[in-house]
Amino acid sequence: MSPAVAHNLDHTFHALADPTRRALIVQLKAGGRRVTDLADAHTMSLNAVSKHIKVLERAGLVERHVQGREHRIQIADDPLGEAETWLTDTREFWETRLDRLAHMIGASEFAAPQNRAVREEKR
Amino acid sequence: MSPAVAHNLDHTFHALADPTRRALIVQLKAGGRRVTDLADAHTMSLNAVSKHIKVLERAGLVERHVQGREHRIQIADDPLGEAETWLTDTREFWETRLDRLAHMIGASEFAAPQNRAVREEKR
DNA sequence: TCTATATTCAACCAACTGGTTGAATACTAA
DNA sequence: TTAGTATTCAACCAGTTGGTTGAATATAGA
Repeated sequence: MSPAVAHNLDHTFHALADPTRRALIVQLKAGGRRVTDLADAHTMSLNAVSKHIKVLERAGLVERHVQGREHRIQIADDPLGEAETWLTDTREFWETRLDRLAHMIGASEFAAPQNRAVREEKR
Repeated sequence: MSPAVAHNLDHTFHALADPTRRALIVQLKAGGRRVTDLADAHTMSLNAVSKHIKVLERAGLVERHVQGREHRIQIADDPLGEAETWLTDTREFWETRLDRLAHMIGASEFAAPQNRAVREEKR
């Protein structure tokens, strides 16, 4: 594996290892959002959310489209890009595990509990 | 999602975000290994590898069986355990992405480049 | 027993993370 | 032009990470 792709894997898994960032991805599943909109669902500062978005961006999981002063964030079209061409000799082994992860990630209560509580309050 | 499972996801993705730990998993794919055996393939100290194994263990990705003074490490039988039962409302969305990750993770050159070079030297 | 082996524990360190606040930049609209 | 909005940048901070070294613990074998 090229260093570039190993790097990419580091970034991808690191990005997914934080509950706020996973919650952001779930928010974005419903469509593109501005940074401010995304931040409204969280207790932390706008700046903190802005940083989390940058981590997702670095991992290639989301894309940013700047329209005037607004930055519209959306799930990346092709989040893993060129990496798809790599060899697959342990593929079956991992597929079962990642398939289970897919279930977990897809859960409606995927967001961190404290964030869900906050959203309830804000309604 | 219960806090316990969110926690588990944090641990799982965090564990996978390090190239040394991914390399350890690839080593273990061929069968259980002692801590010392695993460490031989890496340039870092035995202690450092021991710490990485603990991170994988915490994530439930590997299991440890102590036989006398030797600790045999192996891929966990059921690495994601109870988490499988969670809802799946974004499942299709993520499956395509995780399927691509499965390809990447399965690559023969999965290990960090510097570690591969070291293994070559040691032969 | 004594010595070597297998492993962890503990303390330390530099770098990184995830958060904060305040200021800067850039755009929109009155 | 002016005021307000959207966002990033920069500095800071406490906690974590990933590595080190040295000591402790436990087992195996002569």
